[in-house]
Amino acid sequence: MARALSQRQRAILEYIERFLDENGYPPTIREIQHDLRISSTSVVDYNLNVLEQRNLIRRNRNISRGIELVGRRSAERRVIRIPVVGQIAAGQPLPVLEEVDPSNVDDHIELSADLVGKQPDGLFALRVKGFSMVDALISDGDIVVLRRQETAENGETVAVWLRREQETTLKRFYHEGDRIRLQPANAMMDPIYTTPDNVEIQGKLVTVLRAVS
Amino acid sequence: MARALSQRQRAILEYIERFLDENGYPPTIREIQHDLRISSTSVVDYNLNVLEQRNLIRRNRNISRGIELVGRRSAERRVIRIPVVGQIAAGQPLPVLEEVDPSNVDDHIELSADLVGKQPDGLFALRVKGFSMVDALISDGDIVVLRRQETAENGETVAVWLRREQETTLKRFYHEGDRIRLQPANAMMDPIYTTPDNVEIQGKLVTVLRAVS
DNA sequence: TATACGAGCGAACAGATGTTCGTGTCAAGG
DNA sequence: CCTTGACACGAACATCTGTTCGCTCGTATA
Repeated sequence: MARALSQRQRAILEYIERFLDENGYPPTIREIQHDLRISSTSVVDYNLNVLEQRNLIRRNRNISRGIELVGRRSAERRVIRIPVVGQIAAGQPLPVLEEVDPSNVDDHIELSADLVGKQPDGLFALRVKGFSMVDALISDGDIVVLRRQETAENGETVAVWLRREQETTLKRFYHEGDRIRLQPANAMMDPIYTTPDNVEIQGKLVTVLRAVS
Repeated sequence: MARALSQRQRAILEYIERFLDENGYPPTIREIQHDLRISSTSVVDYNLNVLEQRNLIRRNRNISRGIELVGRRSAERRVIRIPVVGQIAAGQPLPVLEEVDPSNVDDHIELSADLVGKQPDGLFALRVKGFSMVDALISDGDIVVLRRQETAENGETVAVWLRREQETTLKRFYHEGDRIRLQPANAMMDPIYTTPDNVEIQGKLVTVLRAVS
């Protein structure tokens, strides 16, 4: 088992990798045969079996193009793709998610999973307009990643729509008796106190991103 | 073109994504048909054509499993993997990159390429300790991505080591005559003026990341 | 020399799969 | 009421594709 791969086996393996990168789907036995100038499909089959025994690929019998490269997908899995569905500014509410066709959003960002918590569900991103959130250490041009939710635990940073003020803001949320305290992330700033009927929670802050020009 | 996808089209798209993740190769029309309880392969074919016109997938005619998810592979390629080599704090210089064995760094972050500029070379990341950089809208626990460089253009945000003060800071850099102005990103803060021999540029700020607990 | 075995050949076979086409349904609009 | 277009059906068809099998060749090995 310690034997090295034959030149042909190496060539086949490299061919599969390249094919997969270029096409997004695996090659057929005949494509391998043709492009590598192998005289018979059975030779390809023979060598694919060798590669499978070496645990370099996995074959799915009786399935066309049923070749998987072992160990390839797992690394790519931990990258989350998040749609950028609009912008967030002090004087305007968040875009209504349901009105955004996720398949028509062509603006995306990608992050490793550990930056966005456990589940990648319900995540969306917004571009920050203006400087109304510097107290949350968030500036114009930043991208914020939020998870859609309508309630908040004490201490969570949430995007809230203040009904009376007609304003969106990002603050730490504290329910204190019959009032709500919205605490800026910047400790040097003073909190806002308001009533529950005035706040409409739009989502929880998950990640802040700033790409410096 | 502004029309939303039908429920069935969305289901097919999601199915293809899931299938691809689980199997490493795309599904056949009949697999889609069967698992989604669609009565005819031609219905699948019809909807796949719609998805292709929307530029969500690419189909390769007369090829089994010839379905590609547009933007999936190419997007994954542009994901940059950046090593987190240490931490940055006001009172300590940056770790010397050459002393860090890159193969021993098991802490990494992943970002889409457009967040870090054109080339992925010379990039490294640091965890921010302390609150000495709130004036740059950077707080304790943030991760900063830097590109190693020893000089700076006017206006670039750089990590500098101030020799006399024995201190690391992140500021916008301006060379003004025979002195240097280090301008906090937060417009409400005052700049620092110092002399060129006191500043040691360690890298240029590329991205700031904040994962909110 | 006889035997074993890895490796390769070529052809035929059987499924697996994409394509096509006539037909049907339904809602919107004239 | 008729037309149109989006969407769906189901069956027949034509390839595409994996599998199998008998055979050859060269190099060890007994």
